[in-house]
Amino acid sequence: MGREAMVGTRSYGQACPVAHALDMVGERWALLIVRELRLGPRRYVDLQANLPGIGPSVLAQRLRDLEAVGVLRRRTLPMGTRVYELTEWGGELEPVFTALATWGVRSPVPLTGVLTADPAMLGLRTFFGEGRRPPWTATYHVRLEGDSYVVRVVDGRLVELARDEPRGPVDATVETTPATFNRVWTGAEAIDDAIGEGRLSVHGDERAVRRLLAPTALPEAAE
Amino acid sequence: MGREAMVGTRSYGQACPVAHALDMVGERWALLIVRELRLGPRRYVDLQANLPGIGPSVLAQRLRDLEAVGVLRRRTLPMGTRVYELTEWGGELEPVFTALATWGVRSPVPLTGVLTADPAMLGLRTFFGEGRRPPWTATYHVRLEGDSYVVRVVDGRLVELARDEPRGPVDATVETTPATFNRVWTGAEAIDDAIGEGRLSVHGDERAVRRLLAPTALPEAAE
DNA sequence: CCGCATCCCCAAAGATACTG
DNA sequence: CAGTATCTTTGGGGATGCGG
Repeated sequence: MGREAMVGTRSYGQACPVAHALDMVGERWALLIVRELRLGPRRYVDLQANLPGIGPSVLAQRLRDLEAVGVLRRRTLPMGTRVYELTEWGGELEPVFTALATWGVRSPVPLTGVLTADPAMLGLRTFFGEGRRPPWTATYHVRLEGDSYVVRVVDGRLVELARDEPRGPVDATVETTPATFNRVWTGAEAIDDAIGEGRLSVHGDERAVRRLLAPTALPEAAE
Repeated sequence: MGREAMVGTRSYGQACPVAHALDMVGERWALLIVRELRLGPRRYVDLQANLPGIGPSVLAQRLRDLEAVGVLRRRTLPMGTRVYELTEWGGELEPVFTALATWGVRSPVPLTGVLTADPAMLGLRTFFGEGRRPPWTATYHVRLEGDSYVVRVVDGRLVELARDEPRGPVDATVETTPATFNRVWTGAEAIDDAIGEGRLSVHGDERAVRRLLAPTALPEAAE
């Protein structure tokens, strides 16, 4: 009884920009939900599937909270399916993810756990600029176990990376698992080994794929 | 009894840099504790006083966790007082704070709550570069209700901002409250009004203080 | 199916008291 | 001063169910 209008009223109560940001996206799971929307809209079930352990009530609650503060909106597609997508304001969390990922990847303790499709692709978005590459141009279709992505590189710069089906012709199609994809572009595994063992397949311009997945040096571990 | 070695085992279980970073600093209060250490070491009681509502057990737990992952260390000063300070690895969270603060300050919903001393000073560190200023050089002593800070500007660039007592001569000393300090450098209040009403006092080079606290335009609100 | 709401249970956070 | 002990309250994980 006496339910107030604001449900998630567990504010830090500080007039500090950082505290205020954390009031909005600092709750458990909130930033990971936003991360799942960085590459495009997602449905409720897809969010749930890509956030193992979240539980339906918490997911619903966070989606409500994030919608209330204007980070995301819900939209109904023509065919009736409901999706959640970032607002422009939510999209401006990109530098937060870049900073967090750059810090987290340098952690002295190794990353463990499952690697879902989106983080594998997002690594490319975050760290692609680090490597020195020739200025080529190509469009790719990447398929990671059910998730489909379109990647566009123009003059050696990654200008588009979204969860989507290709609308026009692509230069190459890559099909593999999130883990193998990650191991290849980080240099942990040679692309030839992955292809040779049948864990990664390429259709189309294989040279272009080799350029895209050329080993990118991650920031080195701290301590 | 039966206390396990890992207490805070509530990992997201994902091999994603962002999830991994949040495993380390994503728990409630964790980033605000780190924020309190950005300007220098602090004692337990001072952390508690500057993080209203945290409660002693949660604070102790977070300090243990953050020490375990290498973000901070505890140190005992010659006179026997214990302080917590960031490790180098913890100091590298600076870009995360910059990104979070830049996003949070643009929030459509206004910042409310108490403003403690550190966030007031940290705003200067985060946003000082935004304004166009002449290249002057000066050392300041800022005192905000019990907290003492040293600020050094060289050629118009803020090269030092720490919670400390001045060790040598300073060009100017400023004494005020966190709120007034913030209102002046953000341009929400004219420095003359603050001085005139006795809420801000300057000793030494007042021209230098006017340069330091010249209104800095914050990133404008979104939506 | 999809998008949740409900329920149960445990773990974490808040509040207060107290101790080495 | 620097926490621990204890108690209460809230939030999160997991299963099930139900309306659209």
